[in-house]
Amino acid sequence: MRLSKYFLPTIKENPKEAEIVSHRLMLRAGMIRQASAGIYTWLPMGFKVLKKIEEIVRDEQVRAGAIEVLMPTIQSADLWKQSGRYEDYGKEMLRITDRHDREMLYGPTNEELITDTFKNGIQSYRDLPRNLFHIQWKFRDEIRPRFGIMRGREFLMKDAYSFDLTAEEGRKSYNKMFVSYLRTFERLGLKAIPMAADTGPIGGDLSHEFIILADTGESEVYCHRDLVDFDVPDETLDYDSDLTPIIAKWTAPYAATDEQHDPDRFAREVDEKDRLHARGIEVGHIFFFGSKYSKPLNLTVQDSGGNQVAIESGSYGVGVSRLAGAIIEASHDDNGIIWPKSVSPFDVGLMNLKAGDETTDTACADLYQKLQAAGVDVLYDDTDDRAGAKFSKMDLIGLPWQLIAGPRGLAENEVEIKCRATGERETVSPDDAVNKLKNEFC
RNA sequence: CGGGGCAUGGCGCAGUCUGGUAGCGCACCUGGUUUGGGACCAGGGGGUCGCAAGUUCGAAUCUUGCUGCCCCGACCA
Repeated sequence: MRLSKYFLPTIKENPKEAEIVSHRLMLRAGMIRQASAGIYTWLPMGFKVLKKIEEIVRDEQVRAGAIEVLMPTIQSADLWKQSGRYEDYGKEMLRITDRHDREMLYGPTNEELITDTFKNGIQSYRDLPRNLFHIQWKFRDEIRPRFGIMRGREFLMKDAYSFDLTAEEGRKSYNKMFVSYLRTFERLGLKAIPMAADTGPIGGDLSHEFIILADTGESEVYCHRDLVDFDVPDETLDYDSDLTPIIAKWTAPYAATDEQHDPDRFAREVDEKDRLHARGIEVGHIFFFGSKYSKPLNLTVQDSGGNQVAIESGSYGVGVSRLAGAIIEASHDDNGIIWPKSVSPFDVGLMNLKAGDETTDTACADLYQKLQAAGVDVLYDDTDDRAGAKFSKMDLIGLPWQLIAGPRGLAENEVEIKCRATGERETVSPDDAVNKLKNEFC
């Protein structure tokens, strides 16, 4: 993409409404614009990041055996009345009346709808287990939206729902999602730590929050230092194998959020040198809640003995849009964003330091063409901005690699490659630059 | 929902106390000089001062009502 033809409205100064780093940087880097409180438009670069995050989340869900569906954003109130949550949810639920005066709502979550959908699609215990997920926009009318995309009212969320015949089987489904989350967050370049969680309004007795560590996180967390560097299962993992050793390993060390924290236990179980007290952001939450929804909504099947039994369920959420902000919170410096390779909107930022100069224009066009041909996604700054402005902007938007070409270097057949994360620069020939970047991404 | 604050050109702000018909920096356009970390000079375009009513000869400024947004708290992916 040539920057001169793109839509990337960056801002030099800090917008006054943005308090936390990710919000500031997302506005400044031209990723999002606020449409109204807690509701945002995703500009091209933000949208690219969002799609990349979504794709990784999807990929790991499918790998773990979940099946994708897409449920609507607008739901009828009927099912919610049946489950009893129409009243429970309170003002957070955005209620809408259609032209026939029917009560509708903009879905804050989908347990009711998926349960009803699933009920109509299965006949017997032989249709179990299943795990259905979708990635859809949701709306919760937060009292006070804040932190930009991190606590918006409208947000993109992946939620999965497991259906099993027995609680024991249900635990297995829960474990699959647990492991799937470990893999998902690792691929997103994050250190996510599962922590035993309160089950909140969704209910149930088994629940973990996945927290990523970031200095600016909204909650305080306490855990054993080892958790930060635990290995995550690779893609050869068989999800149908026994996952309990993995779960056991990850849940053995102490890990708790502020609300669940027990200082005495922490002191007792964790050596002083291993105690980690940090801030974190919740990016995923998994629940096993048994028959809480299947009972009121009559989701039952016949088991092998001919008895009608209520299905055992769990639900598993990932805040996809929140992750865009969370990744920035975990990965930035004073100059701007530092994207992990897997979600960066472009792979390489090519900078023409003197647009209009025939030598640099030709050399840059050549680099651009060769990298594109090699499958590297390049943002080519071909504008006639000054060099300084280009450096600042490129650092701000945080692409992992910068390829810098100016008349001075090109006279010696040299260009520079700069790694955004480390700031290291290397002077190489244009051909070597192409090969090096190709290897980095292909 | 409790407490605090803001609303003036695309962004950041001054002007409001003490009413006299709108200004600064950045951005933008034109020309020139520049050109490796957000340049310089000159010229220029752009604002019903959040909305509504009121007071007044006259309102960005005073009064009343409304709306939007931000920050702290309780609540949440």
